[in-house]
Amino acid sequence: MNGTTRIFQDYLKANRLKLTSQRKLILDIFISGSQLLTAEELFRQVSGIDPGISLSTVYRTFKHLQQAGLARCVHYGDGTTRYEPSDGQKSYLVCEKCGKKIPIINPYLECLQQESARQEGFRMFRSRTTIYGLCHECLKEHMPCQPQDATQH
Amino acid sequence: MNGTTRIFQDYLKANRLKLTSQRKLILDIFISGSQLLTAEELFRQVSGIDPGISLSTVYRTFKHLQQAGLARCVHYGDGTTRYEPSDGQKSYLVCEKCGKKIPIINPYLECLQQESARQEGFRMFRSRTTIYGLCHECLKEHMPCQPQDATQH
DNA sequence: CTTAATGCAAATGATTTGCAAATTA
DNA sequence: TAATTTGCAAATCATTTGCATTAAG
Repeated sequence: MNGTTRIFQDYLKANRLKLTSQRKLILDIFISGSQLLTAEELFRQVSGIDPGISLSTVYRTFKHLQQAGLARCVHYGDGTTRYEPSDGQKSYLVCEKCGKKIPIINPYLECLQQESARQEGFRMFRSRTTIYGLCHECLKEHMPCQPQDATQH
Repeated sequence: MNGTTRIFQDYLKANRLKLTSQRKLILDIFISGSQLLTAEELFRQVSGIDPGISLSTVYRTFKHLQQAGLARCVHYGDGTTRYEPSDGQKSYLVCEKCGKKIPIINPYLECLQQESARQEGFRMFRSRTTIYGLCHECLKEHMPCQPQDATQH
């Protein structure tokens, strides 16, 4: 059992949800696929294996995958919406004075990066964001002047 | 008349489209607003001034604004779609295959970065975002096999 | 057994479109 | 005057939901 599957199972357990055969199948196809799928497309693939599964279930399962942080949906300009596994995005705050490095977690940030990549026809694998500035402590010592904007753009 | 308005007028002229009072009003409200609006929201604002304007016209005008490169629509996880003026910051998309480097523009990204920094007591001076992936062209060549996961995680 | 999940069909809600009337160049 | 745009209402289309039934823990 791979990591993703474990995460999903943990999520289900934590929320008193059940691991049905449908959910298992949808998850498997979702993570094993090499390209981004539309709900319909994934539904068709899933149907090839278990013809009984409904489109509603695909949609419902996707919601859980999203909540578990395993999937995100990406909207395209052509009107389609595709679901993709979420991948490793790392963001850091770096203090220019003391060099402190603080990892930040901001799903919205990740979402927007995805969105930006998508808008350029890009398929994003991972991203690095480094935010340079002054940390709280160094800020106190520095406050008198305002080192702003000079470095921007 | 500001730059945006001029661009829009040029776009209209270039495409033999007409500058109607509705389009003018929608453009004005769109560019003057301080926040991202839903089609509905913008429609409501516009209606406050010219109650005759229809929602269809708002949608149709948006398409033109997008084509003119003045607006882009951003889909949110909450299901709303908001239209935002395209201007502002630069981060980069980097294609891992061909090395292409594309500057991306997403004011929201910057906004969120500011926000993240603030939450940690950080004062943000500048940021560098690099999004790694495959560009549209390389994506096509790669599709047959699955370039996935290797770089993932 | 108890609770949650499923499939189906019907409902929703955002966006689009056909068309006759109105407006722009 | 010719061509485009508008508003309206109806049509789409992806996604969601209600409900009776089935399956998981």
